[in-house]
Amino acid sequence: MPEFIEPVPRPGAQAGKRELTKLQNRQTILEAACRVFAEFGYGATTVRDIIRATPLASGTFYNYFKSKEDVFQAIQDDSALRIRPRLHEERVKAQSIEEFISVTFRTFFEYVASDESNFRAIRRNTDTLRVRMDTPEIIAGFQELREDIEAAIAKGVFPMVDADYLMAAIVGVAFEIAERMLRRDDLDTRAAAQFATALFMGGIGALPQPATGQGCGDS
Amino acid sequence: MPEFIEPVPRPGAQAGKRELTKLQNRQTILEAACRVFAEFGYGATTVRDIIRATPLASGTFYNYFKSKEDVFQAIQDDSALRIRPRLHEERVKAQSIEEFISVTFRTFFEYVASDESNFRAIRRNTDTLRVRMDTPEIIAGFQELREDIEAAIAKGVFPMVDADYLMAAIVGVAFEIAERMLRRDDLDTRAAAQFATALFMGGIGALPQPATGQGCGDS
Amino acid sequence: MPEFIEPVPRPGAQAGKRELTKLQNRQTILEAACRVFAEFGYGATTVRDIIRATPLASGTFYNYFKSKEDVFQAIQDDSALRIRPRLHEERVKAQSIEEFISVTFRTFFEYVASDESNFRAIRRNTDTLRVRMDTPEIIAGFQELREDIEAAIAKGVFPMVDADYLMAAIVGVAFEIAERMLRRDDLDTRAAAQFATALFMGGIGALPQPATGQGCGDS
Amino acid sequence: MPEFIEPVPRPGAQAGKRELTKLQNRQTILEAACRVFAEFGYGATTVRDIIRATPLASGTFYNYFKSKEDVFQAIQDDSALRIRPRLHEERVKAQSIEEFISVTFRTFFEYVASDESNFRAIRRNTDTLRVRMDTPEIIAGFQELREDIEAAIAKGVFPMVDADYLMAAIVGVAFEIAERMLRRDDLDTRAAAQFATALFMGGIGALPQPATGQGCGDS
DNA sequence: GATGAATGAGAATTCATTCAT
DNA sequence: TATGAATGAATTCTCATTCAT
Repeated sequence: MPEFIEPVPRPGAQAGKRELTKLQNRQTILEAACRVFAEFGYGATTVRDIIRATPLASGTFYNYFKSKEDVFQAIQDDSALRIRPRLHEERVKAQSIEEFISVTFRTFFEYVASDESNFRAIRRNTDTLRVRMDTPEIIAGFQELREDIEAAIAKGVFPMVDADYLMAAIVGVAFEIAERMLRRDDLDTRAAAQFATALFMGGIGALPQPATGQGCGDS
Repeated sequence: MPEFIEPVPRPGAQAGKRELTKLQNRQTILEAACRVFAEFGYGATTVRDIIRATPLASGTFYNYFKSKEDVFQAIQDDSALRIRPRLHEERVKAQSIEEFISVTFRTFFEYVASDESNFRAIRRNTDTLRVRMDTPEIIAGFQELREDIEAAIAKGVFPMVDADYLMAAIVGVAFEIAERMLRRDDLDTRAAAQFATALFMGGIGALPQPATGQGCGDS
Repeated sequence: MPEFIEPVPRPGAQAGKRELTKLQNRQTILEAACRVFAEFGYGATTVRDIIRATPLASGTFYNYFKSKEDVFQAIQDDSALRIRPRLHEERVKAQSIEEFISVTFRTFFEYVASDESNFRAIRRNTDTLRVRMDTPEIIAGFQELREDIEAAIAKGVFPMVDADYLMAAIVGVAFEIAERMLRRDDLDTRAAAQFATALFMGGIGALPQPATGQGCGDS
Repeated sequence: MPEFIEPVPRPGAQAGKRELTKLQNRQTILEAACRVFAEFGYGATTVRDIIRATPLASGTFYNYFKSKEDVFQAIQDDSALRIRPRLHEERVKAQSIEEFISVTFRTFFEYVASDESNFRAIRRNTDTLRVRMDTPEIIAGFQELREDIEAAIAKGVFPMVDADYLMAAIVGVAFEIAERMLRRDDLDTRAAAQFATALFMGGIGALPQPATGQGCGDS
């Protein structure tokens, strides 16, 4: 279960028992929501479900969040907040296309693996329905990726390419492969990153030889 | 508005008035659902909404579908049913990686463009929520892509690669770029296909020079 | 499955194919209803359920019956119609209290055993709910029993007793013991009749020694 | 209107206003249900009917009961809970068959008279439909009667008889006569008990002379 | 007469949200 | 602030019945 980033109390404020309980309740709700979203999917989840997964009273929920959308967004933002700065930071340091791409995938897949339940809440797979919510934070993350690509083009690290489509391609590959990765028995983030990076560096011809038994047989 | 595939009446059978009305009603509901999903998004849509978008009585809905999931799936399957055979057919004819990849993206983007509202119902982007339902038909489509890749490997057209991840990458890029494509003013399926194909053939280094002003500025 | 008494066609009318089908459909519905009532209980049964248990179309039902109440009553009346004349006939011949009582119970229990599913439709026992519908025919049967008692009093066969209460007692014992009888492994109608008769003839002191293992252990 | 047995709050606990309202609401629903069942009969009653007979909101019903079955059972159990201990207690004290039987009927008929509307809700007679729900409590009551009979046999108070059938006979007579009793103008529980007791003690020959005009003429 | 789809009233139930305690 | 029962609008879904074919 991920630990959510806690809103920083105003500096100077003593974190009294009151504050502590407040933060704990917020945590409790976020974690319960994360579990519930991961289990039922976002669409099927109701506020009631979240409350039920909590020792708290229904009224208490509304002291912290306005709706299920609100909690969901908090989870997402939280998630994006943890991963985005890392991604950005690594990318700006990149001296080559390869570094840029490879660090992007590596960081993303590692995050996904380390925070599986959270990722599942965002991108859920039952047999039939996937939901993915792109909160402002996440959208900002996409935007940032695009800007980083544009900056890299400007720096001459990247050739002139359609940054919008490239961003889309990276995002698509990242999410889709992350999902397949989670279905495999061993959580080999390195292999996943290597695959994606090779694809973006040299296309299909440059892809690594597969380890045997990589698929999971189903769709 | 897409025309849904109609269950074929037995050849020679006179389509009585009853049969006809039945087919029309099914159509009516599917089209209404498509519109409503595209407008409100899948999650926010209720069966009532669909019925309201229809001149029919509420009970009539249940003569044709069990739930909103059911209609959604019918739309999806319908969609997959229209595109899958075409994709497969084109791919098996492919004599090279390039043909395989390029025909896949071209066919897909053309389908998306020709059937925009349907695609939007499947893969909708408000600012916040995407739903994608992988119906058996769609899953079978993914599976088929993977099998086609495996067959191409066996034929020596493709090198030995992780077919599962490659399939995931293609799917991710296809859906994600399709979405960006639909946001642009001009529906340039050729350009989108060219971009995706180039990426898979030679990586970022092989991407075409962008036409100017391709982005739409927002996320 | 009981065979329902068929409405006699007007004398002189040729029972053409039309007539035959009509009667068959009526039969079909009655038998289906009987099965369904016995399975789900009267309250939980819907007209739809009855139709579903039939190869006929829903509209057809309404050519024969107005509602589920109507079918139910037809079953009941049918049932009462088969048992009532027999009961009455035997009772009027009775020369003594014992004959009167014994023939009543014997005939009733034999009818119950021979027509179990029909009886179950009338008097159903899941674990929790019993329904018993007293149609006009059945009520007339109770009335007739009372009148037969009164007649027997008038004839001097019976002492002066509260005929209403006596009728109630006979009915209560008959239905309740019939139910227990049906739960036992062996369908010993003779023993049941003997028990009830003995009770009414001489009270508890006159009851027969029980065969071993008579109870069924549950409630 | 019967007063329902209230779940006992922990001793010493101040019944807060909240607790109180809860109990009152439960009462309100039970009483309304009782009235409605008695008026429409169990089968014809809907949850809506019960709610409508209440000043409460529809959702409130479901805070207390799951369904109409559930309320019905609560009424029944409640009823059984009030009568069962009394019956058992009196029976174990019985020193003779006569005491055993007479106290059983007397207690039962007095309860029925004192709690008429409740009894009517349980065992209703329109002209056509009776429902009787044998809740676990009621079934336990039958079981207890049977056990008491068996104990009496063991003690030598009763002769060796088929306890199962005897129980059934007592139950049948009790319910059926109770019903006739309620239809009469005067509620003579003593007479009803006397009749039933005499029947079980000496059979028809031992029945008391009837008061005149006891019947109510109808079925 | 038989058929079975359409109808729409209405039943059961859930749910987000409020608010007195 | 926490609680959790009350609320009643909204939703899902069923059902008896009709009626065009």
